[in-house]
Order: sequence, then C-alpha cells, then structure tokens
Amino acid sequence: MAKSGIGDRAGEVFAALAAAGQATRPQLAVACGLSKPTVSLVMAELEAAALAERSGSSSGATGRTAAVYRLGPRAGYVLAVDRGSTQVALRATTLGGDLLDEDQTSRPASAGAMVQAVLRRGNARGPLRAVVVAVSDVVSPPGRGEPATMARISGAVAALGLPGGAPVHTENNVNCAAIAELAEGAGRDHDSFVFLQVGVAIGAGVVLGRRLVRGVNGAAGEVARLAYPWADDRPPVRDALEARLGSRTLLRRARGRWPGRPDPAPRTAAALFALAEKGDAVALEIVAEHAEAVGNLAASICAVVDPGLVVLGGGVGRNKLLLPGVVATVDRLSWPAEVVVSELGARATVLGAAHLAREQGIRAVLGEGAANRR
Amino acid sequence: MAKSGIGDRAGEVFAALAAAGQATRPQLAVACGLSKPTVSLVMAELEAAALAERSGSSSGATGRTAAVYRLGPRAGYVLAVDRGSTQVALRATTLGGDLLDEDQTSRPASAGAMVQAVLRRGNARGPLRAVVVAVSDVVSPPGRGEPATMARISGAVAALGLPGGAPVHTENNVNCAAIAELAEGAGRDHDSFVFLQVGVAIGAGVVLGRRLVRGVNGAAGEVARLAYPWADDRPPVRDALEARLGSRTLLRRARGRWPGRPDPAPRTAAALFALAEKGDAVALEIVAEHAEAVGNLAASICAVVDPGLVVLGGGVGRNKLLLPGVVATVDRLSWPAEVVVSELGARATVLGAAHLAREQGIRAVLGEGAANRR
DNA sequence: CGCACTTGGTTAGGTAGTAAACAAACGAAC
DNA sequence: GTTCGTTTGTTTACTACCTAACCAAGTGCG
Repeated sequence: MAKSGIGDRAGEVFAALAAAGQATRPQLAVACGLSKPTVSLVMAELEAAALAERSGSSSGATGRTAAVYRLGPRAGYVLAVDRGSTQVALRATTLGGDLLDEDQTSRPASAGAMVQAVLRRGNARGPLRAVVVAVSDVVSPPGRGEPATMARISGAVAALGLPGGAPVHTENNVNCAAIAELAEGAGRDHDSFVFLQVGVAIGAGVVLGRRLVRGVNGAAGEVARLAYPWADDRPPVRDALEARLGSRTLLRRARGRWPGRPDPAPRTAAALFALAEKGDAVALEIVAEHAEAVGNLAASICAVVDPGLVVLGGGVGRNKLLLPGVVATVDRLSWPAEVVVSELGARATVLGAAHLAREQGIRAVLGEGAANRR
Repeated sequence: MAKSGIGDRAGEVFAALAAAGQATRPQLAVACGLSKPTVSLVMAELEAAALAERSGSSSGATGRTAAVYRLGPRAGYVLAVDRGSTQVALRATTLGGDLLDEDQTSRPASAGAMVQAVLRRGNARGPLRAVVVAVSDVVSPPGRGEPATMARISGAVAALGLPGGAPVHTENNVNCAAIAELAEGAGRDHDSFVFLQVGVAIGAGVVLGRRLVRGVNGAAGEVARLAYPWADDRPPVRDALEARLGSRTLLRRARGRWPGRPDPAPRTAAALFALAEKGDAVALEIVAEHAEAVGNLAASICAVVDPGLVVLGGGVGRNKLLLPGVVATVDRLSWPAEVVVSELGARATVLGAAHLAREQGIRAVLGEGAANRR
C-alpha cells in the first residue's frame, strides 16, 4: 500500500502545484513559503511517487530556464456531476484542473451510461480521487438532514451507477455555482459575495472571507424561506417567496396581463425576456416588477451579511435586462453593494462541482500520504 | 525600546497564556502544539521580559506538581467602554481577563471623568495596551464609511478624553454583545449563532465558525434594512423594519389599544412586560404579536445564514415572555434553530468590548515583540 | 565571441524544535 | 516508611528546514 508515502511539507507543495496546474520550483517556493533547497527535496520526493512530473522548461526574459512541473500520473483525476432536474452535465478533470472529459444530456435517465463512458476513458489517468454530485436539495451534515431529503439525494447518486468504493461527495447546486464564481467567475477578486440564483426556484450561495457558508443544517442561502409576505397585517407563509419569485409565477403574471392582445402569452422565461428586449411594453413592465422583487431579496441578504457584491445567476437572474432594476432597488434599500451578472452562466454549477472535487481529491492524496507514514 | 523582545513562538504561547488567564507548562504545550523543552525555553524568555510570572503550583490527583504561570506586570491592561446613548459602562481588565476596575454612569457627559479615574488606578498595572469603544453606529473599515457616521463616532470617542497615543479601536455595540455571547455566554458551545438585539433599535451580530462577520461596509447584522414591508402589492421602505420592531413603536401600539381602560397605558417596555407577566390580556396580546414579528426577523436571518442558534438580547428581546412566540414562529417558517435568551443581559456589550480589547492588546504586545527583532 | 548580468539549482553550515530517555517530585498503597 | 505509578521538567541526539554561498545555465551587449 505504501506507494506514495509523501511527507508533511510535500503535501503542501503538492496542493500548491495542483492549484496552479503548472509551476516552476521558484514559484512553488514562494507559494508555500519554503526555501529553494527544501522545494528541491520535495520535488524529488513527489517525482519518485509519480505525483508530479516535469513538463518542460520555461525561460523568462533573462536568466536560466526553470524546470516546469505538472501533476504526475498517480495524482489521478476527479469527476463532477451536475444532476439537474431536466439535464445532467459531467466534467472530468485532473487534480490540476485540466479538462479530461465533458458531456451533458437533457435526459437524466441516460446519465448512468454517460458516467460509465467517462470512467472508462478516465481510468488511464490514474485513480479516481473524488466525485462531487451537485443536487438541487439541501445537503445537510451527517445526522442533521430530513430523512426524505437524504433519501432523494442518495437515490439520485445511486442512479449514476458509480463504482463501489468511489469517494462520492454531494453539494447543493447553488453552492457549487457560488464556488465557481469565487474561483473563476465574478467573485474572483472579492473576499465576500453572494451568488443569487433566480430561475424555476430561488437560492443563494453565501461566500464570506473566500469561504462558502454552508450553515448548521446545510441550509445557508436557502432564501426561499425568508419571511414573505410580511407587513403589519400580513403574516409570512413558509416558502412563499419561492412561489413569488420562481419563473412559473413570472409566466403566470405575464399570462394574467395578456388578454386582449393578438399574440399569445410567452410560454418560457426566455421568450418573455426576448419580447422585453424587443421593446414590448407589457413584457418590460413585468420584467421591471420582477427586477424590483429580486432587488428586495438581494437587499435583505445584504442587510444580514453585507457582502458588498451580489452575483445574479440562474435562468432568469442571468438576464441583463433584470440588472438595472436590481441595482436601483439595492441602492435604495440597503448597504452599498455592487450587483453584476454571472460570468459563467449555466455551466457555473458543474464548474463549481469540479472545483470542490479537486479540493476533495487533493485532500484524498494528502490523507493517503499521511496514512502511509504512520 | 527593546525591552520585551520576544520571539515568534513566544508570542503564540503568550497569547495562549493570556486566553487561559492561568496555565501550567504542559497545558501551554498542548494548547500551542509545542514540545515540553520548547515551552520551557519560551517561558524563561517570557519571564525575563516580565510578560509572564509564576503564580504558584497546581497539584493534580497524582504526579508531580506543576508550576502555574500568569501574565506578568509588563503585559499591561486594557480598557473597554460601552458608549450607549443613555448610559456609559467601563471595564478595565488584564490581558488575561482579570477584572481591574468597573464603573458605569447614566450621564454620558460624566464619562470623561470616569475614564480618567480608571486610567489613574490602572497605570500601576503596566502599559495601557488597547481601548475598545462600543458605539451604536455602524463601524466601517477605513475608506468605506459615511462621513457623517464617522464624524459622530470620532466625536463620541474624543469626548472620553483618552490620552494622546492610546491605541483606540471602535466596534458596533451589537457586535460586541455577540462576541461576549460567543466567548462566555449562550454561544459558548456553538460554532455559529446570531445574536439578535431587540430594544429601542434592532440589530444583529452574526457569528459563523466562531468568527464575527463584519461585512464589507461593517454593516453585517444591520437587519433594520431587511426589505419591509414586503408583499405582492407593498413595496419595502428603507429602515421600516426598525420602525416596526423598535420599542417606541411597541409602546405606541400599546397606547392604541388602551382607550376605555381605567389604568394608564404603560410608558416603558419594562412596564408593558410587567403587565403581561401579571396576566393582563391586552399586554399579553401585544407581546405575542411582537414575538411573532421578532420570530419573522429571526426566521429571515436563519434563511440566509442558517446559524442553528439565535440568542435574543436587548431591552425587549431579553424578556422571557417573548421567547415561546419567537420559537414557534422560527419553527414554522425556517430551518431548525434553537432560540434562547441572552445569558449576559445588559452587560454583554461591555464584556464583548473587553474581549476585543484583550485580543487587540495581545496583538499589540506581539507586534512590539516582532518589531524589536528587526 | 567574450563579458556582465540575471535567474535556477545545489552544497555546506547553522538553528529551532522534536522525540525519547532520564531525573525529580508528588500522592497513594501496602 | 518504603515502594510504585504518575506527572513534571531537563538533557541528549536527531531531524527538518533555513540562510548563505557557490556553481550552472541562460540572455543581452559591445
């Protein structure tokens, strides 16, 4: 079993190399705060374990060329699955983030076959280090979840037909999207932000101090349960905000104002926004109302955690037409906060799941190394 | 100047000793993850710098007695000030948390004299390492605050007449109370919780992962700006929630239902709750309504950060009569969360400020040590 | 082409901290 | 009162890592 057997500091360097994808020894020395001799020793160790390998040389403007390292064959690969209700997306990468395989289907039932194909092709790249499945349910820590939710999640995972010993982790899909925006999207340069998904359902991913807030029940960001409606004489109803802000209600409101018009009412959110884009007055009015409602939600979130940045995502929230109204409402009600649209679009969830999978995979390699030393 | 001159690891041990107040060498070794020989060397260093001193011996059930250390005279002391609108509280402690001095006044104008007296008495305990002033305004990071707010805060601090070079820090009073509940109150055994202050004004302190969330503008927890009122046909108004939940409104609502009764309407929240305690039907009804409103607020906060625990504080929120209604509403609307009443009462703010002052003071000692080594 | 300059990598010596063995101090048991 | 087990504190040998110096390998310039 003792095949990798890497030391303590070696793990740190390995993680830095994985995060960077490619790096020279001086770069790793700076990243880990180690001296040149130590990095040399560590790299020899990692190369011996086949966790790293030389991939070439890089020459700067002046000076000697540096050896460039990348992850080796025994580092293995990871798999990310976005298990949506209407579509399933797959992404396999190395621990360094290099894309190995990508696929997607609009028939969730065929996801299992897709997974099998990816695993077959991936096995050449070493061991499968981690699988992260993004689901639309709340993912609770052990012993905290509702039985029904937990059953639904494990059912969805089982349907993927992953091999027996695979190290599978689950995460909420909105949280995954938030992670992606943090790592490579609109939150790249911010310590704190909230990713606000508005689509068929609503949800948020809360990132504070470059860390995702999951909550004691795993329900942080489940803003469907904000008190709504709420006024002096109006008691809130659980989950009423989701009913108000979901795209189904949006379309129902559109239908309500359509009678007497020649053209039929839009049947999808995309169609509604397309009409608004063309200048249709009724569509524009509905979009403006929705923007204000989303703005109210964003303002409430800002009142609690003051993130300074709100990233809008989801089928409806991604739409540029929504942005001005949201910005105006947040400015009017709450604390100074930038509001922008997601840079990653619908791929955010699977990208975030891949990031989490890489993190878990790196931890798995490190854990194996540590275990060998005992 | 190089009087303390402590090393790198010594600082870590010093911080652990300060946090514990008193400790033996084995305890410090465990706390800092150091070996016995290293701790012995460090303690000699700290004793030489008069930052630590022996305070006796402790004998366990079996085995040799251990030398017990406490902070030495050169560790100095810190000062905490709760600068409320109607009262000012003071608390001076050692870096280890031992109480040196405590005072309070209901005439804010006389706070300056009180501070002078405490400083005179404190000077025998070494240098003043930090002062933390708790204010009711939002405390923003440098370059982020509104000029008017910043001016109000610096005015309040200046009125205390602190000596020129004193290392003064400011913090929001609700955040201070949350820190106190975290360190020694109802949040002692929880990683995450929200302290919800309900009194003349409303506000919250958000603690996630045993760290206070301050927000990009320092406005995290300023829940007065949650969207309210908010319904399909009712647009929110900025700060309307504070108007709804503040104790002034509570009393106005009471007056509104009092006509036709022999006794006069209660003039303070305490009086209202006293009546409810005696079983007065109208008072009970008003308390129940208020409890539901506070519960709605707590539920909204839980929807965003899912803290698992809400600690009620403030003049109104502290009242036990409010608790059942809040619990019921949170259960009905949001995620599983415990709701309890503050254990520290009105002293929470000054206790939390003292905690922050100790933290800052320890950092100051460490910084001085580090500076000497360059 | 040779020389200065810059950066990468290795070698040698020094230091901080650890683990393990040892010495000292205490209570409890017989 | 002696012995034993337990815990504290110190001595000793070793390890890991760092700094400093040096060699190696590139580029640009006269």
